[in-house]
Amino acid sequence: MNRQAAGRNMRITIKDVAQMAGVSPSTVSRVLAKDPRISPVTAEKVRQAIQATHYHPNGIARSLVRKASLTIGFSVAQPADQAFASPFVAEALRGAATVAQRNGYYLMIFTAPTLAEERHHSLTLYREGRIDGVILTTARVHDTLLDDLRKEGLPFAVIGRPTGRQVTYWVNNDNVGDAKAATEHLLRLGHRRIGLITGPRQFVVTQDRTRGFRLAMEEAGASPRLLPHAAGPFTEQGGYQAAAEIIRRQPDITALLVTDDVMAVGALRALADAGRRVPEDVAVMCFNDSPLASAAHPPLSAVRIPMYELGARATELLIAVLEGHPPWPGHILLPADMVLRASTGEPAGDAPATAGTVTAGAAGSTAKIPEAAR
Amino acid sequence: MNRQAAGRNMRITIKDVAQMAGVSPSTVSRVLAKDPRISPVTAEKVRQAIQATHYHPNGIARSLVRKASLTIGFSVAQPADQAFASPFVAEALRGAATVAQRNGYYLMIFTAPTLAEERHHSLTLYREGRIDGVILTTARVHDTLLDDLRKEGLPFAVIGRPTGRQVTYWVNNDNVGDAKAATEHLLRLGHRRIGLITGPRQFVVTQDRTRGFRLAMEEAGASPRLLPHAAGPFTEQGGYQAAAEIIRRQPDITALLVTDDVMAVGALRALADAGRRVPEDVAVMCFNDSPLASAAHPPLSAVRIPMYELGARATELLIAVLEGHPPWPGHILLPADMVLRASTGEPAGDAPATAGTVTAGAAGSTAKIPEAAR
DNA sequence: TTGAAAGCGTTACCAG
DNA sequence: CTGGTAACGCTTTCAA
Repeated sequence: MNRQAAGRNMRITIKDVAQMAGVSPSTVSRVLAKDPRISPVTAEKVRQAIQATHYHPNGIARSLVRKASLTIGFSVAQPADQAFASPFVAEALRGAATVAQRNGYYLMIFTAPTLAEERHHSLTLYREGRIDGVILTTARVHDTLLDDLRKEGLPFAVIGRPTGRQVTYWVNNDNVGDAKAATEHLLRLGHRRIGLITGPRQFVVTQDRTRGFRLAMEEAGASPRLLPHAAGPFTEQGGYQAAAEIIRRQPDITALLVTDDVMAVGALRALADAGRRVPEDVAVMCFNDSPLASAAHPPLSAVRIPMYELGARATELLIAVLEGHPPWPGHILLPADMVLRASTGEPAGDAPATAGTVTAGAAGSTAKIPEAAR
Repeated sequence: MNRQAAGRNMRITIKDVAQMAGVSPSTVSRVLAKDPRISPVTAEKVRQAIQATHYHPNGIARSLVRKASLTIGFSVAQPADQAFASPFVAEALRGAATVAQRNGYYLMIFTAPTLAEERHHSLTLYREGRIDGVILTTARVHDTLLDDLRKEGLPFAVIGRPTGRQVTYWVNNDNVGDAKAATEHLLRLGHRRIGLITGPRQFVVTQDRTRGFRLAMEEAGASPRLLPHAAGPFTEQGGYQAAAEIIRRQPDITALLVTDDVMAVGALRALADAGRRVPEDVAVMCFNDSPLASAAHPPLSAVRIPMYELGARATELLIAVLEGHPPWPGHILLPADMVLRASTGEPAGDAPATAGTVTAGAAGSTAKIPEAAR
């Protein structure tokens, strides 16, 4: 209650400026809008008055008349207890914030533990006129969310690859190709019995990486029915249990592909607990490459997902849409690098002091994954 | 250009609802506000119309007349290249988002690489009426920012301990006491030659933790002039170099207190490169306890800073201020736990599968740090 | 080149 | 209990 009482004392308005400059509010507005048909001399007078009064146009009033909030929503669709625990979302958010700011947009974030809440918050914010569009950070497989947003006319961009045939703006890395490349690397190292550990199966990213893994394995002659695969939540715990399960079911695996680095840390612990040495007994390769990967023991080889870039590009897409220049094609595939470290028995893929700054091809320790064909 | 063209097609307004219900807009507004002196029958009619039309009040118009945006700004004051790299800010943000949402506030985030930008963005957003208050995530030692915000009447809350005698709303852990306790723990383990590694000295948090370290060391009889201390940026690289420097200057240290876990990972590498075993040759204790600490090798003992909680409580403080209930006292000190792991030669402070879930006192491996006297 | 006036969608005061 | 009306601060016709 009493929310407006918070002492927002009478601020300077366009009228004050107009009065001081001896012109009408319309004129001040035109100067602000850099209307060319304003005489240089009045424009100067107005500018002086603006300076003198420290005038700042009220953005809310502007938004009301322009019917645009200049604000982009950023949905963090993760269980409340681990929302930003994922370095992935935090980095994407940073990219989004940077691009939004650079283009004169504001960024409003909200968390949505469930799909229903994500829908509700997105739509409500939009209906209330508080956001012009929204960035979604998760693509699920049977996802009605996107259709609901479309139905309301809410512009959005997705980080990830939405399924379905509707035109959608999205940015992603080529998860199928990247997982295939990572698996092929393990194959090239001589591994044949490779286990797969993934996050929950309802995410598109899980399916895509699984598919890439299978493609590589089948091309290498593995029987599709025998591929060991365990799934779990995107947590260390989830990785631990998945790895334990695989070791139990297939004690003879010599390599593990883990589609998340947080999970990989858990997998490392499971291997240690099972008395397997990494990389001597079991090689481990993971995805994402947050700082966790290089800090782990042994340091984890990883497919480095350009998380910041994904957030940045998604925001660019959305802004283009909002400004009436819908981009074509509406989606972007970002290339990913592979960083090779000790967990696959290779030389450290890092520059001596900082993790994660080596670019593709440097010192033979990172490898560019070819951008997938469309 | 053409920002408003983004197809926000004529939405339903309060007038449409009023017409459909056969009442005046004022009445609809009153129903929305749950004004008690509205007849049940009209209220019902109005509610029906609202249902039928899927009406959602325009938040921008509301904000304009109420002179309150219901939006809280969240300033991420870190160099652009590492804004959320710090798990610290990401967690605090998560806490802030949760509390804001629960109280009907929106959260607008912005990044500010420099102090000047932080001031500029905060003030501009406020002057434009886009935010009602702001959460600051960094307290610097000679900080004119807070005074500037005060001068403009911008309500704010700080995560960290601002210096200066002005009344300020802030939340922090007791860094002096926590650093003292951590140091005392090392002393208790028998260490006498302990090195200190901190972030940049202009941060209050650096000064406080340094002070706690010195207090403990001096009480233990160490000469204040001989305490080895190296500072660097909050990065792995920074930690590496600081540790290397200390080892060079004081080759005989047996323990290291590092005031940040990202830096501690770098310090671990420096120690490894110097051929020192952890914990046998050098024990390492750090702060924060993000997932990095438990994934490191060896797992790092750490003072666990309640990052989520800090963000949550700061937001609660600010909301109380915004709603006209300025809390007393205006600051909160949150207790911190100590998690003991292998880097100080102790048993793992973690439950077998998940890191960081043990509470104080459990299994003798975590220790409650007594809440400091005011 | 400039001003007056009509909105944008709400809320809130003042009558009745 | 309810309606009319005047704001809130700005932009944008329409006239001049």
